[in-house]
Amino acid sequence: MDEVLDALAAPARRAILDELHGRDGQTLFELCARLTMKHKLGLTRQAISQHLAVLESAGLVNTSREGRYKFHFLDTRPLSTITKRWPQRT
Amino acid sequence: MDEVLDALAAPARRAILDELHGRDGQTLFELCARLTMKHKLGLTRQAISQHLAVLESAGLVNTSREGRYKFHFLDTRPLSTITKRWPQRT
DNA sequence: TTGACAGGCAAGTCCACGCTTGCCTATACT
DNA sequence: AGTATAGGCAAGCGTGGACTTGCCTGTCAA
Repeated sequence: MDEVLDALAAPARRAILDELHGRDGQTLFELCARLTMKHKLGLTRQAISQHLAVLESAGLVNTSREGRYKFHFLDTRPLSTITKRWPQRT
Repeated sequence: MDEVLDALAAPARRAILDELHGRDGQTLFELCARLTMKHKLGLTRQAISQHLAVLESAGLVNTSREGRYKFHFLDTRPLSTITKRWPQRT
């Protein structure tokens, strides 16, 4: 689906996937802190929240709410649609 | 590489890859005609030429010049960098 | 050489989208 | 109760990039 590739278009969203790949199940605030530190991204909480919404609607991120915490989990399965769209020439 | 995902960001460029996947080795004018017909893209020749330049510098399209013709060939190998970047969680 | 055809270069327009600002809701702790 | 924390909503700003317009170069056929 096009939504997956659109979601992967922004460098900030790719950094979020990188970060979730390193440590799965983070909350929004955790992601903010670690993206600022390790990935040197100077983004506000809202910016990251919006990116997470895009990633979630593309199916690349799943969430689970517990009380006031919302945990984010990487889902790499939609990535396979990319290589399926343009299969290897034999 | 980020260049690959940036190249895949634009729907027009994905349509070009779709078209080359169906019929490899097309010239710029061939692509213009077929993209207009089959993919209902109303783009000028220059627009498609610019997209091809992006795809080429990302390594997704290779070219070979023969006289006044320039043929474009799909190269799917860079796509594997995407699934390698976020490997399956086991 | 003249014309047609395939392609390239450069400057300008325009709009989506990345990001911010400001405020609001909900959950938990004391 | 009040306060701090985690998150959401909505409107606005600004810039990159998609696309166009116009002109130029190179190749082939008459």
